[in-house]
Amino acid sequence: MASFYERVYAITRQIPRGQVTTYGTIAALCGQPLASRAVGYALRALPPTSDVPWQRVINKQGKVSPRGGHERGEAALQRVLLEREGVVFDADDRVDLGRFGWEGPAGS
DNA sequence: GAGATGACGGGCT
DNA sequence: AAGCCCGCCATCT
Repeated sequence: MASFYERVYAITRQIPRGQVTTYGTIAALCGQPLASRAVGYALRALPPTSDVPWQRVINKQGKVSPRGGHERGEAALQRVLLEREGVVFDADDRVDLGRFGWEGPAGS
């Protein structure tokens, strides 16, 4: 069995360009619907240069998660990357999950 | 092996 | 509406 990390990355890599998903969704796709926190933990260790589109993973509020001490402006970078893919942020910096939300490979 | 941590989520105050 | 607390899970120290 690949570690939880590997599983999370594998799923994150499947997120279509221009779409986003939530930690809870990824956790569910991993077979652990309650491991949303662990998902964040896995992505946290992922370098911005990774081939994994971590920027497409946001919280259920439709906002980028404010990780502590984001001095490198990674949260801001995430927003830019998404807008660059066509994802739209509203006045509250929120994404319309009903429109850009990805519910998994089966949720075409 | 035990305790603390965190890019979450849902519920209650 | 915003803030606080509790529960869940994998990893780290």
